[in-house]
Amino acid sequence: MIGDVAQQVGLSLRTVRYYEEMGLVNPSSRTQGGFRLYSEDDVRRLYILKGMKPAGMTLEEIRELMNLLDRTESLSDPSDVAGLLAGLREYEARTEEAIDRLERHLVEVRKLRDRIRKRMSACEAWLLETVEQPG
Amino acid sequence: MIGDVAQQVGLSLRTVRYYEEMGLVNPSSRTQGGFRLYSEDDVRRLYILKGMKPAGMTLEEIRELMNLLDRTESLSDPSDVAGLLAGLREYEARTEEAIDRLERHLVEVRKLRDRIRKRMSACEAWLLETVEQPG
DNA sequence: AGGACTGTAACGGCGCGTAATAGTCG
DNA sequence: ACGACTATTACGCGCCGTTACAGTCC
Repeated sequence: MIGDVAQQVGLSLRTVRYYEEMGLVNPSSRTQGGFRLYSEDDVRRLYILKGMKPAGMTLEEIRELMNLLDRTESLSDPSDVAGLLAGLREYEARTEEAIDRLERHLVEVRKLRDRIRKRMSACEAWLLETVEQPG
Repeated sequence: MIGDVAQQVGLSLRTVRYYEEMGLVNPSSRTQGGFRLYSEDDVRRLYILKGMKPAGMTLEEIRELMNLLDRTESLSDPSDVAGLLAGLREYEARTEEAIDRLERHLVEVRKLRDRIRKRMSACEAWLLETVEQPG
């Protein structure tokens, strides 16, 4: 059932259905009436997907990366594997960039928090000063 | 000139104009022909704006927060200041949530990077094994 | 049988990217 | 007068949120 799965993974129903529409995760079966049924593997896929989003990739890119990772499960032709490695290297680089971005963002948001706090302190000081003492 | 400013701050022309459209930053003057001219303060505002985005706020919220911060510059009425403080407290909380989110995202993306690396290692090992030894 | 859940289809919206066309600057 | 820059207008897009209406489950 999509509701249980969505809640467990932490995605909205709409999002889970949209990911399916984009070819990212298909429920491995359906009830007679058409309700989506998800296997353990499907749920794992959703978790992995959710973990990829913060890397700032489009769903297209996520789909490609998932494909690459899937293809590493059953290796057969050496020339295929070479291309596969090239693809993975590309995404490794993108992922490292994402890490750098996130770290920079953390710095920015911490600065913002400090700025807000300083303003709050200033306001509180002003209140005390104004209420206790003659203007 | 918008081009210089955008480049310096690290935003696209479109973005700077859009922020203006949303009431976030107005160029303090224009040339006779209509070209936007930015003062030092305008540029500072753009930097602050850019630093607020990673907190995941909408431009509406950013506008409100900027307004609150602006109003702390000239305090006069104690009852206003109380409301101001309440607003700031709200945004401080949101900002802390953003910090937590970013930290969780960092964990996820690092996991992803490690997953990719492991797959790459597995592929490389398979290549060596397959090329050097009989299948 | 009824209430909670699910299905599909469709529109809406933020934060810009991306032309297209025309005007401005040094 | 020329090339680089800018202004305005408008359409498009990714990633869903949000109805709306009907069907399904137990």
